[in-house]
Amino acid sequence: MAQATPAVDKRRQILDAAVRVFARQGFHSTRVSDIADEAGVAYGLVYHYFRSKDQMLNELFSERWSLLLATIEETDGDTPPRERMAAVAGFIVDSYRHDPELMKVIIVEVTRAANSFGRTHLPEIRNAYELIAEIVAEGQAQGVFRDDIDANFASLSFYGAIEQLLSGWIFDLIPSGSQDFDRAADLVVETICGGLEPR
Amino acid sequence: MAQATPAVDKRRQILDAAVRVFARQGFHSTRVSDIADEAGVAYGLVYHYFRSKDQMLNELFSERWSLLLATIEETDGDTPPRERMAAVAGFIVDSYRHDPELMKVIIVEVTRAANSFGRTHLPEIRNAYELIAEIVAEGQAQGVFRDDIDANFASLSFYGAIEQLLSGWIFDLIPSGSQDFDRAADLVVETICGGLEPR
DNA sequence: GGCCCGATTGACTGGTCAGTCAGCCAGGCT
DNA sequence: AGCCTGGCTGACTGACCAGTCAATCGGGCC
Repeated sequence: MAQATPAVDKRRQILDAAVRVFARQGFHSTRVSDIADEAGVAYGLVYHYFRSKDQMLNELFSERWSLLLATIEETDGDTPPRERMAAVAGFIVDSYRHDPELMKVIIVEVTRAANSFGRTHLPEIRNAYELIAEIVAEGQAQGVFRDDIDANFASLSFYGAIEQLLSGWIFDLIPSGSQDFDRAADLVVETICGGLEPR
Repeated sequence: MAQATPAVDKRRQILDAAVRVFARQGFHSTRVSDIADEAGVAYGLVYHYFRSKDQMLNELFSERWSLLLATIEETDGDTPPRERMAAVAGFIVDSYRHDPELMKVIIVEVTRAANSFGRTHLPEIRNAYELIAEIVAEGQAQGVFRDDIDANFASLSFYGAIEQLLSGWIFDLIPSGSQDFDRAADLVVETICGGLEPR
């Protein structure tokens, strides 16, 4: 069998198992032994690849969040602000569609747990809010968004609305068929921007 | 000294101490002994008044959440939907202004922890979303809100936006002076309703 | 005084886990 | 063959803490 790769595969295998178990039981009530069992691997091997249980969650979060940050930054400055907001909302919704368990873990255990675990990641989280606020500010400068609503306020409202939608799906508060996903991002943008655009 | 009341006082005293400690350290990392110390009371007394650590958090949440539900329900059906939304937003913002520690605990440990602790309270939480959705639906029926945005979606976006603002205050992501509180509720309503109202 | 009873105390127990560690095994190299 | 290395194993330990309980306190009442 291939000799250089199995180590890498095992690491990923453990991380993937961790996502499933964290999503199912929540971070605090998963034992490291649950992760090892789910991955079909010995208890000690987890500590061969990861320094601690926390590090696994850290890594899962940072991996995905950096993609979000990149997405926000990458949208071209010449693109209309409204489209840039739609790109952000679309990325988040697609992330959920593609891997709901991972997004559940990120939102429930990190983003919405700023008091315990998320504290470590506050700077990264704050960074996303600021980048979104910049998009809003740009829209205000261009005159396509009204400027009597503070950009930081608008940014938080926008992000909060999206995250709440995901929470609704995660906890089965609203239906989550694929056509719901398709419309979701547009609806949020429509709701928020409609209120931001001057009439 | 008064003989019938001290028991009641002690109970309240413990509950108040719990709020402070939960807010400071988070539910999971507060030991029952921390609460007892903060309340200036013996460890065992906590268990004289409460069945468990969980029960304290349950009680804190339900106490406040039932007030929110009452507020949403009480707004008169003849009041314009937009004003009713403003009343809801106002109540939440005022709750925070009046007792930020309690609101921090409720949001961080219950409302945004639906995977662990909030699970127990999902029905109550869902109830609030539904009542808000009814206000939106009423607005749509009256023709003052556009009806191409699903009422449940709008409800989640609205609530999500407010909660995110509180989170912003809680974690010092945005300034929280008293004039910020004054404007916050109006801004959220303005943002969301502006997008909901037909042009 | 003597009894009763609820409030109050805090030492102790039982159970749970995160993280450690001593060693095993397989396959490559000499 | 014999050695070495690093992935891999899982029993074990040390710390932590929720919840228990036997004992004490104090005030009302006879």
